Amino acid sequence: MTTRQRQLGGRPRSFETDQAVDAALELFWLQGYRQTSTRDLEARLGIGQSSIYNAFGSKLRLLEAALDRYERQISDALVTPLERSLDGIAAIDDFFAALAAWITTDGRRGCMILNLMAESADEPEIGERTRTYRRRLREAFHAALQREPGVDPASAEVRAELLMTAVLGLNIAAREGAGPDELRHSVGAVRHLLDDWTPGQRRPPA
Amino acid sequence: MTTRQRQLGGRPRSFETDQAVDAALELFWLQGYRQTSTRDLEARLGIGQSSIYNAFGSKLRLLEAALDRYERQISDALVTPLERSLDGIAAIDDFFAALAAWITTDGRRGCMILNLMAESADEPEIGERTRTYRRRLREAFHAALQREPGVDPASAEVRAELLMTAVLGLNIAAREGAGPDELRHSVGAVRHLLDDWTPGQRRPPA
DNA sequence: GCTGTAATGTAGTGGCTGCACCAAAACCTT
DNA sequence: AAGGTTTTGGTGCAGCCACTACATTACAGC
Repeated sequence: MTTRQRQLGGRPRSFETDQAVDAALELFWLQGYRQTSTRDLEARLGIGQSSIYNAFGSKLRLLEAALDRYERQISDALVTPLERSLDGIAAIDDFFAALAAWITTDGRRGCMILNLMAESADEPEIGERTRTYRRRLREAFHAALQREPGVDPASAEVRAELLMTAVLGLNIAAREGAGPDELRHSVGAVRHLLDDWTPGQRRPPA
Repeated sequence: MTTRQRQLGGRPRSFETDQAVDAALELFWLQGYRQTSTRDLEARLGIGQSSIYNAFGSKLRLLEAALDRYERQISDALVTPLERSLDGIAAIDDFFAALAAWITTDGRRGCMILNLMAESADEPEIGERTRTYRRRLREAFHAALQREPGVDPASAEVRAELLMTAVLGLNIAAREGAGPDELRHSVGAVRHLLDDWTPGQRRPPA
């Protein structure tokens, strides 16, 4: 129902749908959803507006298509590794290391989902997705903390909440008011925190 | 140059300037700067647009006037007490307690300055103010941590950075995607963190 | 009451927004 | 070649935006 690959008649598409979605994703990610006009999209995708509306229906539906792609990307790069890992705090540490890279690449634009949360939770479709993503991430933190031997379950919940808050803060810092160096510093501060939670040793080499 | 109280001729103002700024502050705080149109202001302040533009010059200048008032308020309520306190971590704890109240009152609208940081750092005037505010708050955390006996100076800097990140995260959580209860939970998670940093005792009674 | 001055209400500016309409174009099948 | 189907480009719409031009109004000083 979503991607109809070949039709049996009619004028062929002059563009690759996936490439167009990727380009839209780039714009939405960089500028935000509201700040990106249909004219911006027209220019960046190299497609007339009528083609965009014919292919996607509305600006919001195009955003949803972009979000589908984005969620798969960030899932593969960040969340799923955290969920699937057998480690505890070490997995969280890896997550933040990867997050730092994710957040700072290509002119620091933060995480698109969290950006959308901060920008436009008014669209119910979008708000639902951001809420789901947040819940998933917090539970991944929680599970990882419980995997760590010597961490008592009561504090695991509070600490997961703290980590989730830190992720939100890092994202804001990434988007505005912080250069890449300053941002790496902030991420380092969060990772430093994890040392205090590692029951046995302190400060793995680097 | 800013507030000319009495003029020696001409039609008198039909409104109290300070009240108008307060009303504008309320709108900007609640809805954000961009989302608040000059028509919204007209309706809320009970003043025609020509009066608004005559009195303030532009929407941005009105925001700056509102920011002046807001900065004084939040300074008195949150930042200055933290700066002036003789305590260390206890002062930080007090700060977050006050922040929780500040952030959740009247339909949880976060901190206006941090909202502006997340929303529109494009206006250079505004970006400068948010950056200044961030710097001030981080240094207040840093100073408080150094006041705490038994906290080594090297970690004080990293921890101040972490606290600043947490404040940003709490603010986002306050604005979107979290109810007041959930938010209090998040603030509690941050305050819980402070216990780990208190060298001597753990868990003050409540 | 006249004059100067400043605030007001009304109306309108150009520009941007998301989106719709429609005829022409480019393909398929028959 | 004809008919059917879908995409495309061009044009335009109604609505909102921040902001302004201007004539009118309400005051103070003389």
